[in-house]
Amino acid sequence: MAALEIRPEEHAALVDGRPLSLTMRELQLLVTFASRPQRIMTRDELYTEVWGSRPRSDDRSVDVYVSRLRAKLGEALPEMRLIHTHNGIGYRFSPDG
Amino acid sequence: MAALEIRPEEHAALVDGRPLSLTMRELQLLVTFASRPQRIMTRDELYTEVWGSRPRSDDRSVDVYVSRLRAKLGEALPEMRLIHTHNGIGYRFSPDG
DNA sequence: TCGACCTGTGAAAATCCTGTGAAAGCAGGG
DNA sequence: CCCTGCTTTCACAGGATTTTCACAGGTCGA
Repeated sequence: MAALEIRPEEHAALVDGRPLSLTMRELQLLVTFASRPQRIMTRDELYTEVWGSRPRSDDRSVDVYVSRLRAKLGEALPEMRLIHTHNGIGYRFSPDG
Repeated sequence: MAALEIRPEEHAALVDGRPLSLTMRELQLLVTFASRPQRIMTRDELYTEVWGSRPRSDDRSVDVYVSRLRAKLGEALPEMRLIHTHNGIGYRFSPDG
């Protein structure tokens, strides 16, 4: 069974020892998610951690990058649903699918 | 299937037993890459290993030599993408393509 | 001395990443 | 069902980063 391994200090997220090709933002977002598994995180929290500032009230960047990250994770790990949406609140990262 | 073989102690990189004609820098770079397969390496790391000193902050030597190395590898092994770019970070050597 | 080659640099060209607006899709309440 | 609000995805323009080229200086052997 393929596993996802995240190594922030190596700027890498690996599947079967092979790094995914993520952009900086995508990786930062994934690292942030992975640092708080199973925790429901608001867009505000995610934005603040990844972008390092407060988001505009109508900012949708987090959603867009969640979508991009899902696309790449979904390609490398088709069977797993790693990022769950919590309607009206935010997102949750679930390492075991 | 053609294979790439690297013999640092013989100062050689072989494809099907035939040595590539690489310059010193190109070979050092390839050897450095090959010593850490699948690992994303920053320009700093690569420069430090190959040149033996810290790079100027705006130094692009690594990029230039990656380009030269790719050209020679690409000629000898057309079907393989051995060196991958990780935007904003550095490069990664993937022995199996 | 000459020619062939290697090196590092600057800069132009090519490529990729980012954030945004907007359209399309989905969920839940009534 | 049908609304409404929220989420997902797309396309694009601007910016940032990477790739490639040409060149000047250096080295080495013929």
